[in-house]
Amino acid sequence: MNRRTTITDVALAAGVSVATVSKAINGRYGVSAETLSHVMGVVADLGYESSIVATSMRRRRTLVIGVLVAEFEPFALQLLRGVSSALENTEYDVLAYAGSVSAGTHLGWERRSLSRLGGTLIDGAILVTPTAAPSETSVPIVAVDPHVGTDDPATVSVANVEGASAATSHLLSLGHRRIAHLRGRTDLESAREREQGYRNALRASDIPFDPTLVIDGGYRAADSTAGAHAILDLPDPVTAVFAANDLSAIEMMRVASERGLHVPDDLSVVGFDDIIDAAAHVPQLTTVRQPLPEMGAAAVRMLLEILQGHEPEPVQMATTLVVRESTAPPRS
Amino acid sequence: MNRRTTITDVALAAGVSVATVSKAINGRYGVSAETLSHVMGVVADLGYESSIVATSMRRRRTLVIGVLVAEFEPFALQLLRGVSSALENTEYDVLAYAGSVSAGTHLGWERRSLSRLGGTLIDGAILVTPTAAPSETSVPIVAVDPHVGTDDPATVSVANVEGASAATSHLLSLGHRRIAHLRGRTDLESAREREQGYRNALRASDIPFDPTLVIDGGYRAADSTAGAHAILDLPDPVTAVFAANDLSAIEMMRVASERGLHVPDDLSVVGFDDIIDAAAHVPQLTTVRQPLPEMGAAAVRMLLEILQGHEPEPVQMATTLVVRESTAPPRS
DNA sequence: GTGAAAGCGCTAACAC
DNA sequence: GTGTTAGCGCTTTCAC
Repeated sequence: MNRRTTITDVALAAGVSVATVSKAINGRYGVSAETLSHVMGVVADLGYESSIVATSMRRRRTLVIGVLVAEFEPFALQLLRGVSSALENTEYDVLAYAGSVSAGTHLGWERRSLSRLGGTLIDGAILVTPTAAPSETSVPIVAVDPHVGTDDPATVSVANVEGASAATSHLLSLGHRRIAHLRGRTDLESAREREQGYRNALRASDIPFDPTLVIDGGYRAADSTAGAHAILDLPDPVTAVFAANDLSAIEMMRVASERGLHVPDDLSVVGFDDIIDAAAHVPQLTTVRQPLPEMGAAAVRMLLEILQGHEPEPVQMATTLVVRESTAPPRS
Repeated sequence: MNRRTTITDVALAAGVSVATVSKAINGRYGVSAETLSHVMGVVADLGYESSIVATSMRRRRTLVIGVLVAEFEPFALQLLRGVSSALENTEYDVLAYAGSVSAGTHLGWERRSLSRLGGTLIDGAILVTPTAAPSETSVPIVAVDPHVGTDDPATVSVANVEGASAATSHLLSLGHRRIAHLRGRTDLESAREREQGYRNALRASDIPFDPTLVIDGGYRAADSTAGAHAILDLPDPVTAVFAANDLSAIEMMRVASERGLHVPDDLSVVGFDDIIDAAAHVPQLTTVRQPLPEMGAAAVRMLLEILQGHEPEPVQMATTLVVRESTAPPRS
């Protein structure tokens, strides 16, 4: 718990000026071979590493990429895996920041985090499911699963409409006719598109759309509890639910089971994302897979492109329906 | 991509000095109510947020806790979930840093990361499976799954000997007699203890310990490939493997399957950790559960204690054997 | 109640 | 080839 070793300590110990130490460390010209090796020896002895904070205040580049999230939930974590491995063998380090932990409100967390880290600590940021498209950012950003109404090309997303349609069609093909939709965070483009896919599939099967069957879940487990109950309280019961993501699908199953219903016999449930928890759940969740690690890697590539001055091209990836154990034909 | 809004911008726009803005923002005395509200209005208008970097250079506290990892693998990620949720409703933000991504070597990553972030960016750090016990740190640290030979009380670990013994006993009770051990990172206390547990269980069953059956895996999937092959190349084949963690257990199963072996019929495999991937694997992995999120939460509590000046008490948590599909009686 | 000035650790001009 | 100096954005004495 001592004070950290600073460049001044090194300079003092080496008997040279702070500037010389800096030059030596950063391989700048104007240091004799002798001085260089001497200074580097002292650096090694003292175990000195430059402070990211001080360095980034003076320098332009910090060689750190920030992944900004509202919270460390499974979706963000899977993405982080991809980001991290894509950054291997590059000169960049990764720093993941959950800035709204103590903020009380989740709204606008990305603006806050960006202001606090951007321009100084990080060279660029990957925003995971941002609540809004930040304008006037101080560093290049790439958004994964972006906010509605984005015209920013620096986005990574999936074919949500098609995926949701496939999920709903799967339920229809099993024979379900009354299918509820536990909707996602309506500020995200993905939630709207998934609802659209749900509607498209119903229309293709000539089933009239019933707005009372669409109930808000909000993507988070805690926010989905009420919606899950509401679905089960429907006067004319549904036999299946398409949840907008896996976290709410899992919560849907939890609530159903709590109320004595058996999945999939009494109720079929389909999710979206294929977070790792989906396959680990009992019963295993039928869901629509997003290639999360690949999306993280794509976001990294895009960010590095932008950092090199190139114009980004939006990336949209395909989804795959993964049929597991949470869906079956309706009972009756 | 504009320059970030600084305190100077705010001061200029508000027509006051930088010092006054700082006082207003931080609620210091010596600002008239009128000036205060005026300044705060400008702050809101400009969307100003103080730079974490600049603030932490001057201030003691940054209200940010760092989770330092070598890489974002499942073990660290699960832990991060616990850390993050434990920090909710506190005044702290979480920042996870993978500092060795570009470092070339994994050795000593914690010293480097600590030097770069400590003393400035973060108030305290949680080190996940550190390769060495850093001395002379600039901030309080808590180690999860610590290095061998630590006498530092600020550690969170599990009962590895008992867990490994339970895993091995499980295989023995199924009737296995030749059981290999795919060993973990020997620089970590956990790997040594797990080998000890394996030996204890064998001894309890009067099975002589055969050193050729202990083969290094190193905890990472990529590092376990060779060891997995070596186990299957054993002249006198084993019927079961106790892998030191889930990642190497999963790699063991992959290699076995690649070589035409069926798990669990031809080979039983037990892991350790119960990362979420274990339950998602086909076949589902029998493993020893560590309560990862709880361990993350415990590390947070310990760190906050130390930050408040209290002496830490080492925490050791219990493990649970989770029997799934990757283990069965030997074929013969 | 407010502002000027110093300084956190570091890098980049510029002087010597 | 090396040292001096200024300044990044911010907080904090200390004058006024």
